[in-house]
Amino acid sequence: MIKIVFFGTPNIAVKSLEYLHQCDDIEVTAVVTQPDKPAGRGKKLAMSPVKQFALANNLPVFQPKSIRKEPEIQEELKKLNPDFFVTFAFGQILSQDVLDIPKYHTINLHASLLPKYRGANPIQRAIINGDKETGICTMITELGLDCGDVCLKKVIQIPDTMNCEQLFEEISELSPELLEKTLKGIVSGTITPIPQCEEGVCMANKLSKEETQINWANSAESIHNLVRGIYKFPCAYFMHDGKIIKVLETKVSKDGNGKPGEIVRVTKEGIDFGCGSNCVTLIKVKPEGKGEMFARDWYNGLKNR
RNA sequence: CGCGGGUUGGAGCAGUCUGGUAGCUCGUCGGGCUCAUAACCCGAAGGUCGUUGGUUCAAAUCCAGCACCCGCAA
Repeated sequence: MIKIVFFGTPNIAVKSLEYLHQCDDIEVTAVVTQPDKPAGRGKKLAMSPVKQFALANNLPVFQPKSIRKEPEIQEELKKLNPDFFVTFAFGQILSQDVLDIPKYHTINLHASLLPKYRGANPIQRAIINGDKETGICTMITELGLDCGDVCLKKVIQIPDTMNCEQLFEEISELSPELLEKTLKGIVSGTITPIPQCEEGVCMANKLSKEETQINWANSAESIHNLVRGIYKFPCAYFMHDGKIIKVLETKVSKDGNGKPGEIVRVTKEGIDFGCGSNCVTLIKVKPEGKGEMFARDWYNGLKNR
């Protein structure tokens, strides 16, 4: 029996927790997640998806504000005598004190092909940059950010119509098995973690507000990549009549061109906007205060066009 | 009680301030033009204006309550 403590917060980690929890030879002895935070309209306290799962399955839950500054919780975790800590989108930096607790290692699952895209937003960054493939890695957590030795990895193809929601979903599906193999492989000694190549290191920084606003001077491809890379959240947008118009779905249209930001034509499919090169067709948008709609419908309702 | 927008034929909107015949851009259906069309022309169907109550001769419009959707911020 392998005893683990699972560290995770958002939705993408839930399937992995669920899978490890139901494995016969793995025991999830506790779950560590971010504290409940005010969220949504009305600022009500919200539990993380991982916490919700843990509660529903009677797993002990710890919610430190900062795990490395709370020795009491570290003591509690030590008492569980874990073989591994497993982290997946936990959202806090661990300290050496914490890393020293488990018998073997702390295993982190990172959603990129390390050393590429270390950091906060590897999934979105891969799409925004127009990568044709990305992947997931399990690694031995060390003090630096996503810099530990890599245990296992799996490559995932990115079709040029895929958005980050679909990629999230795929990663969510593929991660549990990779984690299981990693844990068992380390215990049985069949896995040799490999240090990351120092060349090719790059960071996936958080998205700034400016980055999520569409710059019509960019190429149609790069606008399309931005839109699908941050689909739904935080979502690419542009301003129209002082209102935020979020863009949910686009495609690159090869023929036609126009001044950046100007409407070239409207077809049944959507609205073609001029940009740096080619045209970008807006298919689905979400105006401020409104629901998701076809770009064509939004155009139909505009008074001055 | 964090701030704000919204609910009107199948879709997206205007009309609400200043109460008095249900409007616009589309879609659908029928007809026409055309070699042809997603283009153009003609015509038709389709709405108890989110819900409940109040004011009024008269409410989509004014007042009050309720429900649902969404943007910001976190």
